[in-house]
Amino acid sequence: MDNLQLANLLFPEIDKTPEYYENKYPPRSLPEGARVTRFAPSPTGFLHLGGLFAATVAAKTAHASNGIFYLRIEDTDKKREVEGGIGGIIDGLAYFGVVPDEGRISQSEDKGDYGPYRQSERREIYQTFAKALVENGLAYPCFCSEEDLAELRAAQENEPVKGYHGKWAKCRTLGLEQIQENLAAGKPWTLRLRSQGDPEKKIIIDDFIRGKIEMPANVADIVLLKQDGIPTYHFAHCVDDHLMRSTHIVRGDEWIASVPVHIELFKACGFKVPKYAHIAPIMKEECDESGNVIGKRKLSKRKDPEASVSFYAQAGYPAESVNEYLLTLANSNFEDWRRANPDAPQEAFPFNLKKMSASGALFDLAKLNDVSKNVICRFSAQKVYENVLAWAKEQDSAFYELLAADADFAVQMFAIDRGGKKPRKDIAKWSEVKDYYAYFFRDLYENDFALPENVSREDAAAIVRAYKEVYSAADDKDAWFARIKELCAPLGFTPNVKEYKKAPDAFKGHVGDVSGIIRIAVTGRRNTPDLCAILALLGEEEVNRRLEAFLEKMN
RNA sequence: GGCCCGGUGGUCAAGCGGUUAAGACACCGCCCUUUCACGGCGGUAACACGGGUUCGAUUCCCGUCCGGGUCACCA
Repeated sequence: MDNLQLANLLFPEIDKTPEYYENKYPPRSLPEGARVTRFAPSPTGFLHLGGLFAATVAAKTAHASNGIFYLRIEDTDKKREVEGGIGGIIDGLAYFGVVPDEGRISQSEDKGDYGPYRQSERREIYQTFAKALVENGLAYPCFCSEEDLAELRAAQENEPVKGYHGKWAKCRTLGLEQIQENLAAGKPWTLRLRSQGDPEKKIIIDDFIRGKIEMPANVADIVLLKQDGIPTYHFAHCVDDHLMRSTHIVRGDEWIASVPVHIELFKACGFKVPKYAHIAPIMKEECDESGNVIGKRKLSKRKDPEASVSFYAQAGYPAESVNEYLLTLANSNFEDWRRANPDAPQEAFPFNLKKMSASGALFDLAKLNDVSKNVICRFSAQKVYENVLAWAKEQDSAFYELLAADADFAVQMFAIDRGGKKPRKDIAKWSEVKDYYAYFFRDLYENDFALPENVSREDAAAIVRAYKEVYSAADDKDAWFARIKELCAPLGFTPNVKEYKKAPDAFKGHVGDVSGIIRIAVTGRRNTPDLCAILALLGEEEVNRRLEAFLEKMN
C-alpha cells in the first residue's frame, strides 16, 4: 500500500511538515540542568486542591533549576468542558501565587514562543504529525463504530491483553481501495497508531519519584485522532510536550499505566522521551454513615468541600498557609527548613522532586490549621487587618462594615500580643476572627458567659465588685496587675500562684482565677489576648458599662 | 480479572542490613508565667502478616493480606 497516497487522502489540507514545526519551536536555550515543566489541566471545572498541588510541584521543580514552568490548557474533550473553566484555573493558581512563566495567561491570551497553549487551537499541528505517521506506515484509519468496539470489549472479557490489537484490530489490515471506498461513503473514522509493540517484551520506565518500573510494552493500536479530528490525550501529550520542549512531565499517578503508550508514541514520532515524575494524589478518609473509617480515596471534588480551592478562600485561609501545607506534603523536610528559616520567603526553600512520597497522603485539616497559625502569627497587625477586611468584604458584609468603620481601632486590636519573638498563635483562618474578637465591638458583643467551676457565683460577683472600685483606665500594665493582686487577699484568693499550689485548700484560688473572672466579666471569654491591653482599647466608659452589666446579671 | 504502584504510631513522615526506630500535627500530663497566650519538658502510640537470605532484618527476596491506580474516540 502506498502510505504517501493514504496520507494525502486522509489529510488533503495539511501542507506543512513536522520539520516546519521543529524549526518553529526550536529547543530552548536554557542553562545546563534547567527543567521545563508544565501544568496541563482540562477546563472541566474549577481548580481543585490536587491540581494546585500538581501545579505547585511542577512550578517548584522548574524554578529550583532556573527552568521554565508553563500552563497548557488541555481542552480536547469538548463534552466535558465547562464555561469559564480556563479563567477559573488561571485565577485560582494566581490566588495561590502560582504564576506560570509562559503559557495561557487568560481566556484567550498566550505568553511565550511555544504556543498556542490551548490544544483546541493546535489542530493543524497534531494533524501534521499524524499525517507524517501515516506516511511512515505507523498510523491508519479505523472505521469501527462505537458498537463494534463495545462488541470487541465484550469478546475480550477473559483475554489477558485487552485493547485494539492483533486479530482484534480489524481495520489495521484494510487495503487502500477499501479505505477509499469507506471514505467516499462518508464513513467516519479515527486515526489509530499501528503499534510496533512486542507482546513478549517488557519495558523499563524510570520514574523520577518511584524509580524503575517494569511494564509490558504497549501493543494496542490506540486512537490518535478522534472522529472529529481532535487528538486524544496521549497524542496531544506527545506532540505538545515535545514541541514545547518539556523536560519533566509532572502529573498525577493515574497516568502511570499509560506510560508504555506514551513511550511508544514518542519513539514513533522520532521524539526524545521526556522524564516522568508521577505524583501521588491527596487522599481523604472515607467513612460510612456512622463515622467509621472504611478506607481512603482520592479527594473528590464532588464529595469533599475541601477539595475545591475556593473552600480555602471562603474559610479565609491565607494563600500562604495552603501553600505551606502543600509543601509539607510534598517535601517532608520543608517543616524543618521553615523552623530554621522562619522569615525566609517560601521561594527560598530548596525543593526536591525526588523527595516526593510515592504514596498518597491523607488530607489533614488539623495540620493545615497548625501551619496556618504559624503563618498568620508572623503577619503584622496591619497585614492581618487587610486580610480580614478583604475576606469579610466577600464573606461577611456586616463584619466588613465594622472593620472598615474604624481601621485604627481594628489594627490596634490585632496588634495586641502580636509582633515580638513569641507572637500569639490564635488565628488559623479569617472566618474565626469575628467570633474570637467579637467583644471588641458593641454591636457584636453579648456576654452570655459561663463561670469556671472553681469559682462560685458569689465570689465572682465579689471580685468584679471589688475590681470596679479600684479600676483605673490610666493604669499601665504593671499598675494594673498590682491592683489585681491587691484584690486577692481580702477575697480569700492568693496573689501568689506558687503559694496556692503549695496549699490549695488554704485559698479559694489565685490571681489567675481573679483575673479570669474579670476577663469573663469584660469579654465573656476565658481566653483572650492580654487583658490589660483590651481594657485600654475598650476605654473607661465601656469597661465600666460591662462591669455593671455583669454585676446585674449576677444578682 | 490482567497489569502496575503502595503499606513505619490516629495523621504527615525520617530511616536504605546492626538505631534506645527521628521529627511534626493531634491527644494527655507537668513546668514556666504579672492574667490569656507563647514557650519548655515529658508521656501514650508504629515497622500489615508468613516464609526465606544473613551472624543480624523495618530495611533485601518470595508469598499472603490490605489499600490505590489502570484497562475509553475522558483527561
